[in-house]
Amino acid sequence: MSTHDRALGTLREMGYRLTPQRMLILAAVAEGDGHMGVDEVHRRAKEAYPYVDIATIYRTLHLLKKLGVVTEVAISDRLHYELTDPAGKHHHMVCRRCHGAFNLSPHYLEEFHSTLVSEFGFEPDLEHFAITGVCAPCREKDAAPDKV
Amino acid sequence: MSTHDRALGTLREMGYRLTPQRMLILAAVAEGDGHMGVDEVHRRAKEAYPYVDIATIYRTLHLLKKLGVVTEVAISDRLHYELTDPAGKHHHMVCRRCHGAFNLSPHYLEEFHSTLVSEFGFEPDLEHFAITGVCAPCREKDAAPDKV
DNA sequence: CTACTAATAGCAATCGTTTGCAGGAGACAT
DNA sequence: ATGTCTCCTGCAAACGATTGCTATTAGTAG
Repeated sequence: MSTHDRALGTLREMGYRLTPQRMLILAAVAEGDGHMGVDEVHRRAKEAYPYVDIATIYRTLHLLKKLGVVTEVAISDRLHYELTDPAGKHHHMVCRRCHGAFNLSPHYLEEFHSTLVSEFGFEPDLEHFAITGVCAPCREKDAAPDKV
Repeated sequence: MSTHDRALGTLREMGYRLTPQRMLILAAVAEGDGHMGVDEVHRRAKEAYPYVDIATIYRTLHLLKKLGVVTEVAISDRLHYELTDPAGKHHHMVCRRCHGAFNLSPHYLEEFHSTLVSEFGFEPDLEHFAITGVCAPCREKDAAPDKV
């Protein structure tokens, strides 16, 4: 039983209807590997059913996010979505130059997290967190711009 | 000489024009304490000159940000601006419940920063970073909801 | 003070996202 | 299969943010 099928069951269990659009949208997210922009989800969904409205894409993605089926990742001020990683949460490092993304184990932020809680009583939302920056290959290109 | 005046000088030095709109917008940001939403900057600027267009607000804030005069803070998916803190950079902890904001010294993320660089070669953009979460008072309210 | 030039402001169009509304369709009972 | 009840979708409008275009104006030189 795939993550995908389980997700459809989750919808029913929570009292939501199982509509063709929702199945299509979930399938679109599941197909692509890694996170996907809203427009790409829309494009893929339209391949199967050309009348899906962009509003439905947004509404469905928000619903799936609320159910924990998909994960929302903010990439350069636009939201992307991916199937929630069953192997565990992770952060994203997104390169500002090449837009490549790399996953980062949450343990790198554990200490920071507990410091905020113990020192300030502040409970930060650090899940599915995207950190922008510049990746190693792009930094090399910047340092040695002879091929530009 | 105020931060404000120095900022106007910066504009000229960098070859930008010193227009009434820019002065107004900068003054609006300087007046308010703490970060301010774009709409509030617009509202304040219009008090002095009712014809300022919202597009000018956006363009000017982006310009001032580029010059380092103001700092952009992402607060619950909307951008806010504040005069750049001369006492040094800081992160923001923004409460998801009460929308209150607290400054956080950058040293709390220093170790995380150097780990990313040394282990992955990834240079993260951690400046003026906003961390959402729940602050201590709001967490107490959640834990003891007898007054709700 | 006047003239010139390029940067800038206002306007309107546009883009991405969200929301209100009315018709259409899942789920469930009969 | 049929009916009933909501939930959900598509559409269009609205909203925040951005951009292209043209007239205006800051800055500078004469």
